[in-house]
Amino acid sequence: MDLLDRDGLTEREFLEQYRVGDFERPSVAADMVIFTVTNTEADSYRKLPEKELRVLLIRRGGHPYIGKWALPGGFVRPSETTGQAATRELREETGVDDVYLEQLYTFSDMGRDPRTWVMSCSYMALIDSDQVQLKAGDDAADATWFKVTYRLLRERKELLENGYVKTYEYELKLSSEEEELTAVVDRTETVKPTSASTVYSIVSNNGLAFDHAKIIACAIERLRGKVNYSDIALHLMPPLFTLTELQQVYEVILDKELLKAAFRRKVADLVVETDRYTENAGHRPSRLYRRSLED
Amino acid sequence: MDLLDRDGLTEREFLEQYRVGDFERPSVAADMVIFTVTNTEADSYRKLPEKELRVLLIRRGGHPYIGKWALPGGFVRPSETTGQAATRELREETGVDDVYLEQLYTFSDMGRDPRTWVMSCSYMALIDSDQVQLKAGDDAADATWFKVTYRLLRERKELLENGYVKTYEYELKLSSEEEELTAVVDRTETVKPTSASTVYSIVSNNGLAFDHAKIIACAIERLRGKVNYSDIALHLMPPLFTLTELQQVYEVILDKELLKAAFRRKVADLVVETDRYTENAGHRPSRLYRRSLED
DNA sequence: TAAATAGTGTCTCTAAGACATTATCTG
DNA sequence: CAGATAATGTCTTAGAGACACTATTTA
Repeated sequence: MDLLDRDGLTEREFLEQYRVGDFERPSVAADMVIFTVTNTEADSYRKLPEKELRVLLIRRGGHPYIGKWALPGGFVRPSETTGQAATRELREETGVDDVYLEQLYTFSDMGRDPRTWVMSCSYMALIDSDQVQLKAGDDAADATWFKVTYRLLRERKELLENGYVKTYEYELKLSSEEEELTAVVDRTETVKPTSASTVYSIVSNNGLAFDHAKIIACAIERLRGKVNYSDIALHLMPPLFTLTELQQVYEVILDKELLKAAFRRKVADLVVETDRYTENAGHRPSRLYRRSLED
Repeated sequence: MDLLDRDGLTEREFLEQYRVGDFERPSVAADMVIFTVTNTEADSYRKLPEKELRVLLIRRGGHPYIGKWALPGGFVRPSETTGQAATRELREETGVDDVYLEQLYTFSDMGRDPRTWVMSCSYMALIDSDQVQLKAGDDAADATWFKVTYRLLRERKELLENGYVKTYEYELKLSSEEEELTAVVDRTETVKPTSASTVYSIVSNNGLAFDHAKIIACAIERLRGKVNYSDIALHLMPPLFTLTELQQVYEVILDKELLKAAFRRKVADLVVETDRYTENAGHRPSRLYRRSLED
């Protein structure tokens, strides 16, 4: 191809003389919402332990937001994609390498980082609970798993001349053994005859750095959505698990109880039964399953 | 709050002395896949016109990819979000202002722009076919609507020791009155015991600039997915439309035929009937509906 | 009246919800 | 045996698929 541009240059010539302009560029960070599921202590030898959905946060050691908790992440380098940056951060933070990783959303509100112009390309990672026990307080003692709850507090609907604005107000609670962080995040859906848009905003926030409450909210909503029509939740499971455990994971993600019979029908194609069983429970043993690698 | 960092600075002092580092930053562009639906000419006075899904492309006037067709877009400025940049580009390109807009994905592969390090935060916009007729060849005669088809060509599955790789090969065809662009895009899903990932890659490409074939593929898949469980397709409709027209729009998006009775049941809650009817068709008139602004 | 589209009725099939029943382990 | 969980059976309900039938307009 030897097409010439209006200066009479070929593409090769153009690229050779090309100089990166002086216009301002943003920094781009990859921030990750790393989920896992852990067991709580069982009440008695007979009862099963309960499951908790957890997210990894890191206490900030420097300004801005010093002392606040932030998602693991860091700036994307020129030689890598945002996904590679996320993978690198994940390995640095947890030592884990081979996980489910999905890009969520790119946040670019002005002022979201008081230092300079920073966009955040956010990712969600799912780590199975076995892998993660090993590498918890890796290097920084300030990396901690927080239990997550995310609940609809209230719902408002305001009518416009043509259309409406619907606001869903969610409470995000993150609790570690020592601290409890709470944020309230609004999801505002504006619907008009031709347009429609959804905006997240932070109503209140105590303890989380930057706009990370928004990012976590976004991740939970994605996770809840996908759980219903994909095998995504299986990435939170160890290699062998019981169907009751899997159901508990679904329940803790969706924050609602499911019926056993219907649940088992629904996940039947996502798992494969093994001939192994749980042992030494104070009750009937349960068959162990693994993730199906078919389809 | 007067927490001090390790240099003994308050947050205010830290921000005052903060200097943007010298590490390299990417340019970030907002690129948009703008969809609309138009009628083809009817064969006879009796037949209904057919619908076509169309995408707006702009012929590049300079290097790189001179003469190739690209998605409308441009660099994000320091005073705006990626979404605002997309809205601005949309207005500049089509004159349209109030549309459905949704962020898709941020592409950051190295070398995706031969000039320099450029990430693309991509958006999908849906414009109703009435609005768009007006402002077609706005300023640039090189902005043209291309008819889109996106079809699965073949499917491969390769087994690994533990897991598998499944590749879906899609053919993307874009045709205007003068040109036909064809690209083949692979969606590769790698599934292993603990991880899973999906990667798009361009297998062949004639006529499209950059990695825009990937972005268009991504947009069509999002659109197809959302059509089934949301009212997203209604943003492609004019204020008044018949249910047959709406069905045609669903069919052209999904590239498959739907059953009338089932379709009408499914969209019943998304639309509101009016007391108006089509006129002067060579057959029974059809009731006109509008989009429901409830729920 | 023929050609075409508009619109509805209804049977079937599948999946999910609800709930009851049986099975099996451990202390 | 009591207490707990495991696993399955089945009735009901909701929605989609399939297809047939009736209705209404214009040249």
